[in-house]
Amino acid sequence: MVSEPLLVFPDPPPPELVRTLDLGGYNWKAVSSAQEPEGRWLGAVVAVGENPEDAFGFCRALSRRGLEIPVLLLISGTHLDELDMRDDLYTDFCLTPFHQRELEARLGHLVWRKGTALRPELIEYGPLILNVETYQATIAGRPLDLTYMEYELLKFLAGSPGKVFTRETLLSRVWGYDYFGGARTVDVHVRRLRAKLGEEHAGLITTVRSVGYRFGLSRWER
Amino acid sequence: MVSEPLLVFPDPPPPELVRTLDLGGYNWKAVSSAQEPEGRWLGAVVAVGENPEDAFGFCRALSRRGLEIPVLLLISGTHLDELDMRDDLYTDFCLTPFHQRELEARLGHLVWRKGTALRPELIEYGPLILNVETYQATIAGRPLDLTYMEYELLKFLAGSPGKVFTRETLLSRVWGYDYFGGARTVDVHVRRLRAKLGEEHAGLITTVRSVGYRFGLSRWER
DNA sequence: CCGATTGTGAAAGGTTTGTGAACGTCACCA
DNA sequence: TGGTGACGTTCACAAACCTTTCACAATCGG
Repeated sequence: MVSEPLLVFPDPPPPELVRTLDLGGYNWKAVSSAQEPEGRWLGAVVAVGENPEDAFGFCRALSRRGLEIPVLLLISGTHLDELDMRDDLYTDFCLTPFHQRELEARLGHLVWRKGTALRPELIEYGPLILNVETYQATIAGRPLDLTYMEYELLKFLAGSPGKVFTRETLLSRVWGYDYFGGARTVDVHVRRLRAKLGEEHAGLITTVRSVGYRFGLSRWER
Repeated sequence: MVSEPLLVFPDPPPPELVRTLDLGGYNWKAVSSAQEPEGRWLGAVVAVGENPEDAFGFCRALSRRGLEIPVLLLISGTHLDELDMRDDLYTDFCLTPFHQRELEARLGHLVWRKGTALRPELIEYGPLILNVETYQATIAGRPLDLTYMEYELLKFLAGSPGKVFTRETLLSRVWGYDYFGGARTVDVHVRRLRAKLGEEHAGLITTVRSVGYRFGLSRWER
């Protein structure tokens, strides 16, 4: 697994933690103080030992650095009360002794959470980026000013790169299943899309004669 | 405890869950389908039983409603594998049989998470500052005199810069899920907001034709 | 080269949004 | 009790903007 490393506290970590991390293929590094952690981290796994203050001090130091690293706490049931009023210091916790499968699931969820928290819903293809939440589109970094139908059509096409859609399919899927109107409407919208994409990228939408239109993957044919 | 209720699935819930919820003083309501849950919820506790699909179907239905309710899953170790690839359906999980103290801690953390995630006390965006605590707003240092609805609308919009909201969404999230009234109401409030923001900053709220309104990130990237 | 298919420009027609004003409700006050 | 002002909602109209359609030109395949 090639990715940012996990921060682990303390150093050395509990052996069963090491085992799960290695089996899970995680890239990790153990530290004994919050001083060193410069750079990017996928998350932190903090084992709460006999002296809970050590671990929470570490968490506090982490959060003071403003790096917004998600923290998974390993804590025994007898120390559970220590969590009270410390919600801001951890993201998730796992009771020890833990089942390997549980820790794996929590680690996976931690990483997933971080990944989606900052990332909007995007449709990307080559130079094209569609942000579904903000209704914004860019081509090669340049913002596209699309109308509603243009955006919807492009979104639908770009959602299935390489697939050819007939005009009838497009009318029923983009305009609505009960749409009543001529098929040439699609042509006109495709034309305007190509115009807005610019000469350089107009080829992103290709005409498949006697069938319909296709987005992307144009290099296979010709 | 006077607060928004917890949503619990299924109905009836496992007895040990009922016990913990009642002991914790939570206000809760069990349901057997995701149809009914209109309104505001503190979070959801979903017990995964013999048929995991029931529970996950419930979660899926919840998330489709777009209410952003945090979900705590109760799941046995033998069903842990079911969590794979379903990160988007839950916020946290707790292995069963659970220690009451653990469930309490996770519930508390769930609620805390929601509280801080959705309620930063200051909302800042460019020249705009909203102080959620004191109901005050300033634009470029100049104080804004907003009415209640204006403030709520601006707060909601500015809370998710760049995201487009339909009039229906705004009506249900700002005015209330059970609001019954015309969508043009939103237009008028937006107009007055823009007027109060001043000509220079009126563009902070942009119209997305045929969709709704968006705050910020108008002519930007992404 | 012919017929079918697609691209193009412009104009008609419809939809969506901005705007000003009026109305109803409510709290406050004399 | 009635007056007053603030606020939220609704309405009608105008303006701005899109979509659709059409006629015609260009292109493709055979």
